[in-house]
Amino acid sequence: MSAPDSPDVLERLHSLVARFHRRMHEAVRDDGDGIAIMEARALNHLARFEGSTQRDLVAHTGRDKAQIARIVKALTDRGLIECSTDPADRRVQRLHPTAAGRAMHRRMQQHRQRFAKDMTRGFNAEELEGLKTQLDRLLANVSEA
Amino acid sequence: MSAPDSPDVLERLHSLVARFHRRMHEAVRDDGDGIAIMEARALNHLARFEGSTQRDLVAHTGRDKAQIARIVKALTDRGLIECSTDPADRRVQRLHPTAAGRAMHRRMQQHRQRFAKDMTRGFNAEELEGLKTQLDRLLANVSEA
DNA sequence: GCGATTTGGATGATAGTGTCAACCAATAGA
DNA sequence: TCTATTGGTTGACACTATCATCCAAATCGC
Repeated sequence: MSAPDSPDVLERLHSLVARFHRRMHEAVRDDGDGIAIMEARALNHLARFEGSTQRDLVAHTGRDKAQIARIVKALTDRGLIECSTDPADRRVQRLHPTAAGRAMHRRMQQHRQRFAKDMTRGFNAEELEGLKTQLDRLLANVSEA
Repeated sequence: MSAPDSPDVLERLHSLVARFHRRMHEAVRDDGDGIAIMEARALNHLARFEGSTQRDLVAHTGRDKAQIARIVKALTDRGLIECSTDPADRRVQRLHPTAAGRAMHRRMQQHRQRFAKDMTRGFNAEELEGLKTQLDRLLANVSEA
């Protein structure tokens, strides 16, 4: 038979991401001013896509809307984001990071990129491209409809 | 300057593992007889390494020993594993899956391998080896001491 | 052997995460 | 207008993670 059934690739992926999570968790704990990890993630998204709504966060992260609502509340309570009701549809709230939120996001982004840089140490541009291509193939194989 | 700072690799890794988690979560929910995901993970380890102790699980998974103790208790309560105190050191408990535990592990393993196989669809053995090599390089870069 | 320390594990407490269900207000559609 | 849908809020609850404390068995130093 063929099918070199490789749980090993999965295992490696898992280990890599686990290390990343651990590192980000430390970063958030030591440098995040008491923020929770999911709050950091949501803030990251909001800094990248200004004016996102809770609905967008739900779609992007795949989390439950109840959880998103609580995270958004926590972030506003901390003064890291601001909600403004969309005049065109007064149900939706457009979310924007505040100056403090942007600063926090920048700090977290640095930790993230430091990890990425550590991880890809010794890879040249070509190798990186190749790796990304392979990962995209894997991703395409497990993307649902 | 060099350093094609690629958060992109990280993003892809993250997406892949997220999909895997989602799939395993479904599998455990639909086919796991009420087991929790961490219980499945622990059972997986115990089925691979018979006679492991809680201490081994802690070392292998990196989780807190309190959590491990609770998971072990849950698994024994479910009748999926059995604890036997090591006669040589009556503090340690050697853990073994029961027949039911082995059966459950086999079912979960199938889900896992199905995902791995889906994911690596279209990869030949050579490509897979290359991919693993690259992933190992990444892993080596972020392994602590 | 005997006290002090270490180790494997158990337990309580608390915070964060994930999910389901019910709910409200604004909107869109028939 | 009456109804269905949608964005968001809230309550409840299970699971995950972490810290601190505790216990008994084992080990170390003497």
